[in-house]
Amino acid sequence: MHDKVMSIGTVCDLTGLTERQIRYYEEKQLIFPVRSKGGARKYSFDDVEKVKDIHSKLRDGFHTYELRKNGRACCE
Amino acid sequence: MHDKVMSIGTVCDLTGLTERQIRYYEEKQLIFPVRSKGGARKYSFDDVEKVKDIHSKLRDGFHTYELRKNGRACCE
DNA sequence: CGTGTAAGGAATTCTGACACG
DNA sequence: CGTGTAAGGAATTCTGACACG
Repeated sequence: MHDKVMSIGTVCDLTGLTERQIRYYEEKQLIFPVRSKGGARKYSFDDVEKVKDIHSKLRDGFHTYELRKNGRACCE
Repeated sequence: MHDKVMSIGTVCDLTGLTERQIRYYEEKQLIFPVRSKGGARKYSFDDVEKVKDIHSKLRDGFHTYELRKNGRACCE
């Protein structure tokens, strides 16, 4: 679940979101994918759940900087 | 674990094997990856384990057609 | 038989930017 | 702010084949 194994296209398939949205959440420090040698982002199943959660909270009116404060799910 | 989410390059990283080997095991009906719209193979964590197992058995002297007979792990 | 490789094409992902608001 | 898009490049994956044995 924690293994960063899927590329952004797969995350799009699993979440229904666009690459743009997913990259933006990373830009805002909400998710932290790993990079392959070639530079491609790699995500875990946990990241997929996080992305879904982020998106639903944004729809509820929250902003990315607010989510950054509360999102203490793991690793930081 | 059963979700087919990773591309062949990731499977190579996780198993240490080459794309050629992994595709060959599929050709011999030992693993069954799914295809994305673009035609790229997608594997699950279960597939990764299967690939490792297949490779170790081949090293032990077994042949792919023998593994096909015994490999009743799942789905068939 | 199981695996290596060179070959050319198609699909994927990347970055930085302009846009709207 | 969060997301869309066109742009060009780089990395990934695909298939069919020839090779060795």
